[in-house]
Amino acid sequence: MNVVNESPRRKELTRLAAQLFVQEGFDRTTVRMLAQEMGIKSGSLFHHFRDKQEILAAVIEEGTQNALTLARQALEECGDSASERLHAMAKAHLETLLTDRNAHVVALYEWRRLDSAARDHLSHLRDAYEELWERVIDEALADGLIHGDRFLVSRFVMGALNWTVRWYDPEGPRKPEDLAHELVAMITSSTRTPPGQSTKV
Amino acid sequence: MNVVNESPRRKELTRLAAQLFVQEGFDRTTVRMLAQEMGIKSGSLFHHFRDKQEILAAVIEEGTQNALTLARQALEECGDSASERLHAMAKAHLETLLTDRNAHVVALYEWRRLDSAARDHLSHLRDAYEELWERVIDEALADGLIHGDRFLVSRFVMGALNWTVRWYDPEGPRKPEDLAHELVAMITSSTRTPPGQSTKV
DNA sequence: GGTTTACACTAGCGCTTGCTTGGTTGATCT
DNA sequence: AGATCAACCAAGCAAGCGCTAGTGTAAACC
Repeated sequence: MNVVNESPRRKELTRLAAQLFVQEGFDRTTVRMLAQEMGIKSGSLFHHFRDKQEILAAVIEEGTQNALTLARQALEECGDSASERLHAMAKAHLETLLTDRNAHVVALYEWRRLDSAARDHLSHLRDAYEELWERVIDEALADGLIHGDRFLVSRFVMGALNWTVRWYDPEGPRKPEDLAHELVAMITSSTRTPPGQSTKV
Repeated sequence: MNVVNESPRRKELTRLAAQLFVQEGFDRTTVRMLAQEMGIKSGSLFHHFRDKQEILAAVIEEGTQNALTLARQALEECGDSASERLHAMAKAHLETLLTDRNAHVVALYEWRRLDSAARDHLSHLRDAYEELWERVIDEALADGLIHGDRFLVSRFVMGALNWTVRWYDPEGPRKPEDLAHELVAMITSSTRTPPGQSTKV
């Protein structure tokens, strides 16, 4: 049969596939389109990937792996305070969403197209990433920086961040750093608020 | 040719289509599957809808229209304070996400599958809905209830809310009302915070 | 110098897809 | 009693799908 391990050529093909999957969606992207984009014929594609599913899995794995690495790195390099760590995570998340945009959009939109084997493997990766978030959220809660239900807060934050792929314009004036700052400011209590001005809910 | 206006049968078919689109995704749902779910043969389907695209458009239109109606109603019925209006919008959003879950999941995931004509029409509906949100956010900003960039805050909030379709379990202990309350608490400054306890960022 | 390996090609199989065509049925209206 | 009409069905077409089989070829290895 064919090779299935990590070759440099395969990585490049994965990058191109991600782009097409974003443009057309996984189901609408045919192996012939993929092959043409890669400058080969459709038959040759199956030398690099066992089947179409495996291309999808490769795209998502690449993106998730990068996000995990970047987040760990960001946490190591930042300060110890809960607010700094929260900010570092948000910034890292937005930056990876920007640089690996295609892979992440695919991960968000086409996750359900994975077969169960690939989904099992990749959900472990994703869980590891989400664990990082929950730990940082826990610290922020313990520190009194934010309040509320641990589960809900982390879901809300992840939602706000992931939703950015829908509207964020990399060419615009706002940088990932700005978004991260604004988000942290929004969820941390009483930023710039005069102490007396409290509102009842 | 065939009928394309609003018949009661068509509405029922739209509801069933929404369910299948969620289960399988638009592209993977074949007209034969749709027909079988509806208890008819695949050919008969095209008596009710011009083509497959039109079924998708019908599903999304139904969901968005309901969301808009519900949100307007909620705003009319609630109190005048910015916090009450914010809470009412969040609650209405989550409730429609729950009751019309299928239609909304389809709208979120399969929007790109719409042809440009349908997308034009439906984006007006969606814009009308998002305008409601931005107005309420503006009021909350003017009131000092929340702080930050108007554009960013509304995007973050929409993201947090829409993301709920990914993890929210209607059978669980948390009700839409609870989620709405928690979200509003999270983004409004200094809820339950002793006035002195402020943290610098 | 012969064998292996990586990568590409051509050709096409078997199947599914969205959609069309032409016709039947039973209820409703005049 | 005749006409109309919505709703459905059986049959199938043309196109496109993922994937396979078998082959060619140039570089790498022993």
